[in-house]
Amino acid sequence: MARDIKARTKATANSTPRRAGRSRAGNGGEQLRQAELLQIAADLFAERGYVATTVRDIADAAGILSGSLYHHFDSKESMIDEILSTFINQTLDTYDAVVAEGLRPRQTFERLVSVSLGSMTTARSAILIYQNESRFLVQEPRFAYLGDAHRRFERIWTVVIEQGIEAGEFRENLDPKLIYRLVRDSVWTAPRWWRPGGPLKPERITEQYVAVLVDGIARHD
Amino acid sequence: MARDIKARTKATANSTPRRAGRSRAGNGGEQLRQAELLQIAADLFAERGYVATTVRDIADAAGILSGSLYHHFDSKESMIDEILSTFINQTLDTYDAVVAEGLRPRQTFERLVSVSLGSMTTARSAILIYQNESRFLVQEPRFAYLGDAHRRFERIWTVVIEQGIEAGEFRENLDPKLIYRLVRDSVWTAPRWWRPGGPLKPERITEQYVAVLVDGIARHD
DNA sequence: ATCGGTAGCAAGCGATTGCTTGGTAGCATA
DNA sequence: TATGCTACCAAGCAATCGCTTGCTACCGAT
Repeated sequence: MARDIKARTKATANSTPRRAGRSRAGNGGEQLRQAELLQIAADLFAERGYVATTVRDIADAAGILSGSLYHHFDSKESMIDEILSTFINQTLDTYDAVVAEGLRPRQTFERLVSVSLGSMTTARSAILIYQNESRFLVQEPRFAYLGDAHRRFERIWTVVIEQGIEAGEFRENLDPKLIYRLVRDSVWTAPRWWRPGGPLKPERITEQYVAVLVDGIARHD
Repeated sequence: MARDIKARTKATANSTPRRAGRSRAGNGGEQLRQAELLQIAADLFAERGYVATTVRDIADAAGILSGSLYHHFDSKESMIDEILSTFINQTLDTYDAVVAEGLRPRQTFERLVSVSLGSMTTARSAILIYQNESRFLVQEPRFAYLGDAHRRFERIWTVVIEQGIEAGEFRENLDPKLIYRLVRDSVWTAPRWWRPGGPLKPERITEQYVAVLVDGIARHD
């Protein structure tokens, strides 16, 4: 599962062999427990930062001893690897699906903003970890795939912006890469201050953000 | 110097006493060396993250032993404290000066974007540290002043946006706080990908960002 | 010539880190 | 009932962390 994320971005001659995928029966329980532990780890990584979170913190939150974590994972590093891989895969799939809808650039742009902000509810911790840690992790060979994903995201957005300019929907004097960065930074930083359960719904944020961003890049005649 | 930053935000009943301010002559050298070491520390904190940077890293970069750092600073924590205090003070001063120019809301808004992006060249490391670490630090009593600064920044921006709406320059259906967050996140995240010395100048970024953001919130008749 | 204070070195301490090792209760299958 | 595997515990190890201690060249002022 995490494997194909990196197969997909195809850069990873990953050194560390992944824990042998269980072929016998009864492995559903293991995968479930692993997912539970990953969720616990992700929440802590997001809240305190990856380096500041100790394996003892994670084990405490899970109600086990720190050594027991190593029955499920090779290392602390492999935990954040799994978290980031899964998130990137999901997001790329979602983006591909939006583009595949074949809408006009302006509507595609709106949909991209919408699904990005919408993912806050389902993957808030993963987004925060990706935003906070990937800059440091990408320097290590194991996490080179983060750089590939970064380039893929950029490509998807800039293509839509360029198509919008060509179609006459967006202004001509825009630098697609700069505009992408503006949009990305504003949209993907939102989980820093947004919290689930509050009165402010992602739909409301989407409405306001789309209003400003689309109007900001749209052509006015 | 760092003291009045916190006096200004007035929240800090700071426990740790600051190193006794030298009253004799010849203290210019000390302040100079201290500033040098802070710059070195800031660059490392920005590049690797605060927790991941060790005092040995800083000392190595400065060409001294780690223990020698403690002749200049009480702790590693007091180093980032000094860095963040100075940055916040500078930024608040700059913002106050912009507001004091008494321009119309739209122009004031443009100026705020401009000076924020312009500070990338002079305080890039400090901005990165503030963006990356303040969320974690603000939970500790010593760094409560980060929360005060946060609220001051928000207030300055939202007042300008509200005045723009009242003056009829900005659209009425905007949520000032949400729009502030959009602008802040896009503007202050720029140092993550912008690097000094390249062909891309802050003026170019300002031009594109102002074009999108101002046009995005401006009223169109 | 003496003296006080600065800025550094050399060594290491206690605490914490990620992780390893050896063992075991409990359950499913045969 | 015997076997094999899972999911954990108990204990601890080597490395690294921020920081402390005792000391000494060095320099400007007396």
